[in-house]
Amino acid sequence: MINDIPRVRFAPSPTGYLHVGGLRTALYNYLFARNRKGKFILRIEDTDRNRYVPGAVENLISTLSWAAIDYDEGPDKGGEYGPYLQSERLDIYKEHADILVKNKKAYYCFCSSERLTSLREVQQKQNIQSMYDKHCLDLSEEEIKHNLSEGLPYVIRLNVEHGKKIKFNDHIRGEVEFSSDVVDDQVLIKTDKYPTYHLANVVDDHLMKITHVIRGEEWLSSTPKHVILYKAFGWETPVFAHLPLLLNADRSKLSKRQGDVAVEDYKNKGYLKEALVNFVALLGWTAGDDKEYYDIDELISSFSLDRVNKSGAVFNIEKLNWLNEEHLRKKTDAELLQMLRSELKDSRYSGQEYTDEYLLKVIGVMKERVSFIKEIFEKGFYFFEEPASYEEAGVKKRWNIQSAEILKQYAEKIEQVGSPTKEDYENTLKDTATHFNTGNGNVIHPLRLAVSGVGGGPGIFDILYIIGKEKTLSRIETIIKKLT
RNA sequence: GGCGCGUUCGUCUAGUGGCUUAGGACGCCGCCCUCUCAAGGCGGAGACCACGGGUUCGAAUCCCGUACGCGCUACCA
Repeated sequence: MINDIPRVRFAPSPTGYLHVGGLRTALYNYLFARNRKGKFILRIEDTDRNRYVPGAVENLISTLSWAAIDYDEGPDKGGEYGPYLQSERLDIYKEHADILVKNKKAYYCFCSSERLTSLREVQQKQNIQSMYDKHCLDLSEEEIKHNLSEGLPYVIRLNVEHGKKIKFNDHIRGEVEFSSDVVDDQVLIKTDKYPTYHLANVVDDHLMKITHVIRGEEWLSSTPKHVILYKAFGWETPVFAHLPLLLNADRSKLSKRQGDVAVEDYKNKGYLKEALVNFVALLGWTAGDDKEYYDIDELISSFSLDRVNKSGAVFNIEKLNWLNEEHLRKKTDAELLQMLRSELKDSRYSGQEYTDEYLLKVIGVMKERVSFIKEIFEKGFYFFEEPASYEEAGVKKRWNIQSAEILKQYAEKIEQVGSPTKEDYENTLKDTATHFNTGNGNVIHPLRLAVSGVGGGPGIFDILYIIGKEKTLSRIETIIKKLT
């Protein structure tokens, strides 16, 4: 096995959307596979029919594809070891459960849910570990046959031999040991003939030749069951690597209640996939140096399971924001243009037409000032519409008794220039200041207020040049009317 | 309750016995740049390395215990 090429899998349950924790698990599997020139498989664990969500698989696949985490085998791609949907592998699980029953490693159980519940209640009252009492283990061959022919509902349970030590080596945590006394006779096949996760994942991982099981820490406690299963089948166990959990700010397991957990949410908010992937990769893994900015190829080449941390990591949105800015700044203007065009459709300016040339100019002056491309429409609204009002603090601080007169003269001078360049706007402004025997600031700030309505933003001459002479003049006229 | 895992600045982390008066990043604060806002540059505050014992000439680093946190404890994954 060790000499085989690594084969890893991401095995989500289709509950409706991809959780960011799931994204990280998928990513680590992907990075590991690509780094080691192995194979990455997507397998859908849809054995819980009560939790079936229509469209969830498609959603999962499209989200993974958005994040550019591609796999070599999967439900929509096929592969040598399919099908990759567990609901299509029922016969395989049944067949394997039968083998276990035959070898006395598993047994039929006809206990009612009522009996199970009361058993659990009694155990809890006595404050002892709640576990199945092996009641049906001693059923005779005849009884089983009889019950089966009667059509009684049944499950198949794993027969756990007590008094043993179950040890396994976790690649991230080292040796972990459990007593088999605390391992329950887990249901392997449910009444509805579907397997439980425990059976299905062991059978599939073996049949699909998975070499490394990289999954969340929430699975660590049930790994002994899986180890027992591998042994019962006489199979070699894969390498286990249990990833630390992603946490809320209060250090509980990352949940919906405390913010966004769906990858889609981040996508919709305008986060770049490069940033989300970069960020999530750093939650629990480090190359050991000071590098924080990674593109996907750098992640692939430096990723190693050996450097995955043991403790949970709080999902800190501030750092994600920073990474988003960093990745945004690495984009070319042509890429930004494409993004801006697509955001334009969803903005309140969707009805307006802009040339590439115009948008490119806006991008040029705004890209250093935004964390998200769509913010160009918010922070730079004055490139798309006239300011409806003027920032109060700005008016108070920058607008004085002389401002209207100054702007009026500036407008008159600009009027004379055929088609002003950036330099024309600047030189004219200096002339105006000189004329009034005042500092440039006394022209610049009222002017900025006039054309943008706000106190901050790109260089004033850039703004004027971009919106053009006509709008510059009309906005000056408007502010004079409104503020005097 | 039982079992398991974890615990270095607010957060993500470096650190694998002496190089550490614990390094970096995000965030925060200040300065510079500057027409403003950003970006950028420079600097600052911020961790008695959960606590208590040991081992050692020497421990954030090794061992034991305690506390706290989290996970699991389903015919859910």
